[in-house]
Amino acid sequence: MAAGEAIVDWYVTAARDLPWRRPGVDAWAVLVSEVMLQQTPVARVEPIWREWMARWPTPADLAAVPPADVIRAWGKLGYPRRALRLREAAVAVVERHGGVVPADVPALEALPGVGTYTARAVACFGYGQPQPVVDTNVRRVMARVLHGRAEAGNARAADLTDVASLTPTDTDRATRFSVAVMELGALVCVARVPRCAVCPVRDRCAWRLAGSPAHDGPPRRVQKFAGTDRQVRGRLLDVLRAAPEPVDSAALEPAWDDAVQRSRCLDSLLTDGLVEQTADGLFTLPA
DNA sequence: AAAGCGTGGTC
DNA sequence: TGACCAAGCTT
Repeated sequence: MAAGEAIVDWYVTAARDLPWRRPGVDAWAVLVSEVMLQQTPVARVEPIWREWMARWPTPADLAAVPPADVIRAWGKLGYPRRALRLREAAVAVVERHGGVVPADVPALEALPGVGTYTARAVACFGYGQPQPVVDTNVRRVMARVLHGRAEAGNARAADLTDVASLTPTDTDRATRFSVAVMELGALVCVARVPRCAVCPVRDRCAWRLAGSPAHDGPPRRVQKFAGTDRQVRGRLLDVLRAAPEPVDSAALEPAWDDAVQRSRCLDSLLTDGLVEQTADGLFTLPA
């Protein structure tokens, strides 16, 4: 049996029961889950996704509310620009697609905050299309199984042909393969300590057959967080999320000591549309 | 095309 | 303890 087939079979018994994978979940719900899952772990997404689905079950529901509501409901998932873009995507779905999430990849990619990965994930998971779906998990699986390397490099165009080479020919199994290979990367072929003993393709993994060599390329550098503008922006937004009314700049001072950095970050939040200044100069989440 | 963008859990 | 990591996108 080909590797791709083995991965699909493995998924049948090993898959997590995630709420956005249940039958009857529509493409809108899938889109929301995918955007939330961009760089944020499943465990933190789950409760927020449930709240969003109860509150805004259709794109029109989300499109109708002010950004402030959306930013607050995003909570501390991180990268709050995603919340803004998701709302903008909902507006675009209403305006351009009659309120129905489009099913074709180019139309999906044209939505704010939807890139190569998310567009195909929605087409595949939301609409059952046999689309190649490549995320960080899949790239890692490909690096090991196909290329014998311990770690994946950056995303590249050839990723799609890599996945295609493993994909089952049967349409239905091809569709399921896309979730399955992601799940394999998330549960078994993980970054730090892969669980090769339970891997369905352990006997034909190029990396393992090569003796599991350590990563040799340049170390991928991890982003700093403490002291960066990202942390300061997060602090400022924290204050504004909690404030029932617009606040003056003095109310933002406790968020960060360095006035220069604080001011720079407030400006960038204004530029991003995550913060708004009222006519009398107070700061608030955008209405 | 490299850098910026949040947050919290893990080892 | 702090580096590393988590279903990327945008500019």
